[in-house]
This record gives sequence, structure tokens and C-alpha cells, in this order.
Amino acid sequence: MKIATWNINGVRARIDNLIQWLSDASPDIVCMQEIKSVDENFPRFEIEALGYHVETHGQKGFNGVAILSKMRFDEVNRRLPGDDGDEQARFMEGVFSVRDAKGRPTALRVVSLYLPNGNPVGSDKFPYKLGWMARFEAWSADRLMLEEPLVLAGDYNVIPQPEDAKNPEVWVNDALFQPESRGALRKLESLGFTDAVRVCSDSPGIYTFWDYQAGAWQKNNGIRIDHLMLSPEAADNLRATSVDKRVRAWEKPSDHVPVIADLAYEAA
DNA sequence: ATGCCTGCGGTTCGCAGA
Repeated sequence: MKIATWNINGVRARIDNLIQWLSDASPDIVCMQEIKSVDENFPRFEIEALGYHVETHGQKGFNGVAILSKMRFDEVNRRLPGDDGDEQARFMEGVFSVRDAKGRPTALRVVSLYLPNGNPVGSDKFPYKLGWMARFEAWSADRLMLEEPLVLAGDYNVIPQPEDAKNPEVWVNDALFQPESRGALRKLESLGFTDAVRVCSDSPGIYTFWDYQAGAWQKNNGIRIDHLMLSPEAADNLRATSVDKRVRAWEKPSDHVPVIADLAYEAA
């Protein structure tokens, strides 16, 4: 079962790109971020025509997340608990019925998340980012107690390590590379989550984002900020992880590319 | 030091992104 995360940077501007990629890669579940659309304007019919169920959590103009799945949703939960005043659409969870490699049935939980950017450091956006990450850690710790396969997939807006950037020195004053941001991501690992890309490769230079500006793609001036964090049960069933760089070279690309984890589950 | 480029909203420039 292939589970992907992709910051699409505007689903309506990217619909041709998305349809091409879905047809091509045939992922089972796709977590999307920055759909930049309200639910009513989400281009669901084109996607449903490819055999996907579609659940969205949109917002006017900015942010917004969605989950596409070849399996039907058993449950959908929107909004990260812990702050009823937070109106930004950055979190949704889908629950599915699957079987593991031995045929045992289990629930599979998949989260699509879009963490705050947090720049500039020194503005109120940075504490919002850290506060959001603290709420997310608390929610994740709670979910871990279920001892179920759980995939936290999304745009974390955090560069974990220097080897996750082509030029780490230019990021030292950026919210994406602050010790507090990196520490909050590392807390998920200390709780027991596994970075699906990193557990499969020690190589530097695995990137998921290249800025539109200054020829970043052509210079391979990228960063790795889109992550799939796996609960122990999910990590035990990880077969492989890949980054689909091809789409960054397509016409009218998103500045992010899909990251895909292949887990040893099948639809129940 | 700043813009570079792109999507969106709501009108053609401002904001946000990373």
C-alpha cells in the first residue's frame, strides 16, 4: 500500500498535474497540503473519476488539507485539538480498515498536516508554529497509546538536519531550521515515531522542496521538509520510501514533490 | 539588503509562502 504526501500549492491551479501524477503513480492514499481552496471548490469529480474517495478540510485562499483514498473512509477527524480559536485548516485524520501481511485486520490511521511556516522568527508567527507543534506532539502521544499503525504525513516546514539542505548555512536564521523547530520534530522521534525517508537512507541531498526563485531547481538548491512519521506498528511494516522528483520538472509544478511510503498493508 | 517566483483574492496590487 502506497501512502503519499504532497504539498500541491493550490489544487485548482495544479489539477492537470495532479491527475497526471495519480494516473501515473497510482498511490492508495494521498495526503495533500496547501490546497488553497474551500471545500465547495475542490475539484473532486476529476479525482473521483480515477477511483478515489475524497475528503477535504479547506479554507479560503490559504492553507487547507485533503486526503484522497482508494479505500473508503471509516472515519474523518478535522482540526487539531487543543485550541478552539485556531481557525487555520492544517490538520485532518482519516481512518481505514486494512490487513497486514499476515492477513490480520487492523485500523490504519493517516494524518495530513500542514505545519505553520513560522517566519519571520521574532514575529508572532514563530510562537504560533511552536505552539502548534506542541499541540501536535500531545495529540500524537495520545494516539500512540492505541498501538495502531499511524502515519503522520505532511509538510512539517522543518529541516531536520544540515544534510537535509543544499546550503544549510543560509537557513540558520529561518524558522524552518531553528533549534526549537528541529527539537519539536525530534520529540516525535523520541516518542517512538520513525522518519520514513531517513530510516531507508543515510544519504545527504534528499530534498522535497525547491523554491520557484533564483533557479533553485536547476541548481538543486533544495530542502527536505515533507515527512512521513510512522508509529512503531507502521514502521515495522515499512517496505520502502521514495521521493518522486520527476514532477518538479513538469510544466506548472508545485514547489514541493510527493514523498511515498510503501507499507505492507492491503485493503481489508 | 532586497528581489528573485507563484497562487489567490478581488480587482491588477498585496499578501503569503519558504
